[in-house]
Amino acid sequence: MSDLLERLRGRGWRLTAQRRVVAEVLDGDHVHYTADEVHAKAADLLPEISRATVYNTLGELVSLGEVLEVSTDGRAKRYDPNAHHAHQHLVCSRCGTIRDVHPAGDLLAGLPAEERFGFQVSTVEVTYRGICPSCSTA
Amino acid sequence: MSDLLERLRGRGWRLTAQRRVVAEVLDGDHVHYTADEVHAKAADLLPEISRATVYNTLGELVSLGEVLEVSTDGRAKRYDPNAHHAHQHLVCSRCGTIRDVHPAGDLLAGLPAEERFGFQVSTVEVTYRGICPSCSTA
DNA sequence: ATCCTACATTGGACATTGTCTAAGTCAAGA
DNA sequence: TCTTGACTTAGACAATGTCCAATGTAGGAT
Repeated sequence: MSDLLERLRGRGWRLTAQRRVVAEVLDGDHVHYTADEVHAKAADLLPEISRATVYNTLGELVSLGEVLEVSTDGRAKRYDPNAHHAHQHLVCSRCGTIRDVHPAGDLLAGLPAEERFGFQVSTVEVTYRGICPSCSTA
Repeated sequence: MSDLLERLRGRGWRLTAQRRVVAEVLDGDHVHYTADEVHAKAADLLPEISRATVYNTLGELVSLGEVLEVSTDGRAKRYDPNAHHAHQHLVCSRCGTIRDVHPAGDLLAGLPAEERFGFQVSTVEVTYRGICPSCSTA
């Protein structure tokens, strides 16, 4: 994660205590926290940090592509610090296991021009669902 | 959509003016509205309808499987009345508008066997993202 | 080392989206 | 038509996120 801080400084970021703490929280665990969870954990390390700063910092990290914003359930967004590879998911409908997968071909090409309704289409997210090996034998 | 009203009556629903109006609003097939948009359009037809009733009715339609709840960004959920036909979604990254689209080809075929990790893959959900015509000119 | 200043932070007001409840209303069967 | 329990309503409340003016400060300039 000091890599991250280096990259950010290279992009002209000021390295404030608050930003360091947010980066540290995101680096700590494999769980994807909500903004308020990040704020709570950051406040353990730097009690006076404000919610606004956490939101700002997360938003900046997202727009720099350092962190992925995930919104699965219409409630709070969650932040995924492992944002550095293409992101499709294979989900087990029975047990919920998630794997990252890499589909072949250009997924965007699957949408014909006459189905684009004037949109400038730029990205595509795919979730495959099925039954994983453990669940299909159990 | 009168089909829908018939089905609902068959399930023991009371056919109130409010529910009729919500069903009527949902009976367009291209854009998916947020709950508040449904409320606004319903209020054009029945001015005294309350937000709570719209939320209640949408929630009931979702749990009956008549309408799909779609949450593509962390903002308002949208309601897709087209729950009985396979389709994918095209989302405006700026304003959140959702359209149904129908990609060409077999989307499942895009996932090679060696990327299936032993799963019996059965369905695929695709969300295309881009900028809609209104947002790209504004 | 100190000073400047543009950028960062803060706290709190505000906005959006959704939930809940108590009291009044009404659809539909008897 | 009468009754009754389901439905609707208004508005308070909750959760999440955004915005702003005032204040603080990182890091280059001197």
